[in-house]
Formats: sequence, structure tokens, C-alpha cells
Amino acid sequence: MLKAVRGFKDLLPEEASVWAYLESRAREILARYGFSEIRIPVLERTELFARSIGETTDIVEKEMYTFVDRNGESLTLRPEATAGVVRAFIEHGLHTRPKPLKLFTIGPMFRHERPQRGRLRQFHQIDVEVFGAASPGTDAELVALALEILGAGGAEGLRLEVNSLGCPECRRPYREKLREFLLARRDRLCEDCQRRAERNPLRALDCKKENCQAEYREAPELPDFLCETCRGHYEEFKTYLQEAGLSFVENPRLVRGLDYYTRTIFEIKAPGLGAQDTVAAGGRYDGLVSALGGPETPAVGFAIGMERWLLIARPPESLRLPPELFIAPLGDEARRWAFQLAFALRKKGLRVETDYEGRSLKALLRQANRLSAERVLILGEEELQRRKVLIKDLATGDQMFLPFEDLRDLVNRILIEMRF
RNA sequence: GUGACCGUAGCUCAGUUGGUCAGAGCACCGGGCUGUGGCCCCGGGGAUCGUGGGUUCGAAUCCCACCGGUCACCCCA
Repeated sequence: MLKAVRGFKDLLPEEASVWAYLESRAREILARYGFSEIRIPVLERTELFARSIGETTDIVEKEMYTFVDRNGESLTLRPEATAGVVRAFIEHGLHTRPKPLKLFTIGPMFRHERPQRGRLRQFHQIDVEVFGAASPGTDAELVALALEILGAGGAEGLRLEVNSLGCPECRRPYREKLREFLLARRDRLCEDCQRRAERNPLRALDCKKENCQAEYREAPELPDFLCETCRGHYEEFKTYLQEAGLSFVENPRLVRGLDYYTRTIFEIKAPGLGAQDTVAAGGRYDGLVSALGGPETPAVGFAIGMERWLLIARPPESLRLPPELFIAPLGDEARRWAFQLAFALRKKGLRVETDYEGRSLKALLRQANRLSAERVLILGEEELQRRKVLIKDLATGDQMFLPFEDLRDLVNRILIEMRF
């Protein structure tokens, strides 16, 4: 059997309707917060991701869907959205627009990882970015926005973790200190951490191995190394959150897998999702726009993982409205009437279903019942001849005749009957 | 990418120590009610038992490989 490729999945109607519901809630809130949608390609030059996410990150080193195009250039299915949005921002001179510029985009991302619940190779994100706002108020506002969106889907018990990565100036000395610290006890660390000590010391702190964590109890922590400006930014950020009553946990070990972050970073986790419990995450990336060739522009953003949000969301029971009327035609002529009636009534705004398969009345009623139709219009040879159709209320079982002159008249009478 | 567990109708599962083992419930279609649903009763369609090899007189049942899922690691949304 032909199956969807590994890590790629179909969304069947039940799930797709929840998806659409969540997405519309998100759009509604984003609009209230002043965000505009931007739609960008899922494919970019590989170089864009290598330069923005970082050459030595796992994403770039081993998780990208990269291929060589017919003309020889290396292209990659986007593993995240920020790089593309920043590219578009620069390419179209969006820095000339009134600032801050608030954008969001929703779509698929691709990462070649081993699939698991809440982790697909094609997954979807709601990606939110603000350009041209350097102050911590915006950082806090984005956190509030993320929490509000997730909450609107019915998510509960979310845990907000925050940290500051500082700026390149204060991070560099810290990085060195940490590297020294790690190398000093190298032989007691796990293999991964030994490797991290050289290449990416910050990530070691995030190690889940107990032994390593025990070693790191004494490790230098970034917040202690922040320069005055960064510390001020971080403190102000936290004050905004506190004053808004948004509870959070400071996690000095929190780091992110992408190199471009500066200062504020945060993650929103949902208990009960297992190892993949980060539903939303983001942070500030003040250096990225200029690093990619644009004008010096501070920026902050975050992304919500749709699939993970779906796992914790509690959408309303009935997202799909049942038909108001089911037309049950018996015979060829009746079916032609049914077609026209359905057409006209739908145009008038009624949710109408019918069936052309020539099934028995019994089968048609069963179908109407299954669809939870409110009423059934029984349209048989007799009814047509006597110019009297039968309209039945499926909930009560009551039925009555509806006399009519012609098709137009019948449409009107049904409308009057249904609207009352 | 590493490890563990798992893979029987659309769905949830049963299938003893390899030998009527290809089944059940739900869903779907139809009949009982030749033009009246939801309950009930009856019947029907639907499975190369994930795929491909191998062992065997004989495999869903044992072995191997591959594919896929789940969980953990890695990492991350």
C-alpha cells in the first residue's frame, strides 16, 4: 500500500476542523494585538538557514531537507520560519514601514528527525515576529500573546520559563568561563557534554543526564555575567510579567537550539506531553537582521507548535453545524427537484443536504438521522403530483404537509417554515 | 541518528504449545417495516494477518531484513 512518507501525516476531517478552529482563534487574537499576516515560501536557499540558525546547530548539521536544484543551487525546505521572514523583511525594505512592524505567518516546517508524538518531520507553526522594538515591554507582550493564544484553545497548566542569553559582549566571556569549567571536569561528563564543552558549551547546561546536572550545580550561570544593559533589560522584562500577573520560572539553564538569540528567551511547556513538551518558544534576536545584510534592527519573536497545541487543546464539542434540512427524494423526477431545491435553499443560506443515489426512504431517513439534520423534506412521486410535500422534524418525529404551487413557491414556503 | 516495545478488516482488539485461525465488537451497506430515522433482530461487503525473504509437510503464530508507529535519548515547535 502507498503510504504517506515517514513523519508526514494526513489530517482527517475531525482533526482538520479542530485545526481550523485553533487557527482562527489565533488569528483573532493576533489581530487584536495588531499583527498582520505575511506569507512566505517554504523553500529557501540553504545558505539562509546556515547563516541564520547557525552552522554548528543540530538543525543545520543534520536535520534539514536539503537538495540540489536543477540549476545547481542548494535549496532547503525551511526548518523554521524566522529566517524566511527576516529575508523577506530585508528583501522588501520593510524597515521603511512604521515601527514596530508586527508580523505572523502560519505554515509547515520540515526537519528530518526521528518522529514521535508531538514531533513530525512536517510540522506546523504559528510564527510571530516583531521588528524594530528594542525594549523589554515587547518581549513581555509577546509572552502574554503566546499565553493568550494557547489559553484560547483551552490549554491549561502551562509553565512559562524565562532566561536571558545576554548580548554578544557579555555572552562571550561567560562562554569562556563555562568552557573552562566544563573542561576542568571533562572526564566526569557524558560523551555529549564533552563534545559540547568545545563546540557549544551553553548547551551542556541543558543536558538531561543526572550525573552532568550534578556536576553543573556549581557551574557559572549566565544571568550572573550579564552586562548592565542586558541585566536591566532582563529585570524590566520580568517586572512586566510580574505586574501583569503572569507567573514564570526563571531557568538559568534554559538555552535555545538556534544561534541567533540574544537577551530574552522563553519557553512555554505543557505538562503531560512527555519529552516533547515545549508548545511554544521564542526570544529576542537583535543581531540577525543585520547579520543577514539588513539594517541594524532589533527583533523578537516566538513560534507555537500547532501539533503540540492540538495535543493539549480542548476545543468545543461540535465544530461542525449539522444540516438544517435533508431532502429525501424518491424517484427520478423528485431527484431533479431535490437538486434545484438544494441549490436554491443553499443560496438563501440554509444548510441543506440531499442524496441522488436512489436509496430507499428508510435509507434516506437513516442518513438524515446520522447527519443530525433538523428536518427532512420527503419528496416522492405522490407529493409532487399533489403539490404537497411532507416536512418532518427529526427530533420530535412530527410531520406536516406543505402545499405549494411550483418550485419557486416551494422554496419560499420552506424558507418560511424553516425560519420560524 | 541510537536503544526498547509494537504492527491481524476503516477503528478497537481476540487468535492457546506452529496444523478449519482468518474471528468479534463498532462502523459501512441492505433486509425485517415493497414510502418513514434513532432501539431491536437478521444478512452482506470488507484482511495479500505491515512488506520481503527464510525455517517447516504446514506460519498471523518461529528466525532475519526492511518499512511504519510508540516511548526514551539526541534535539526541538
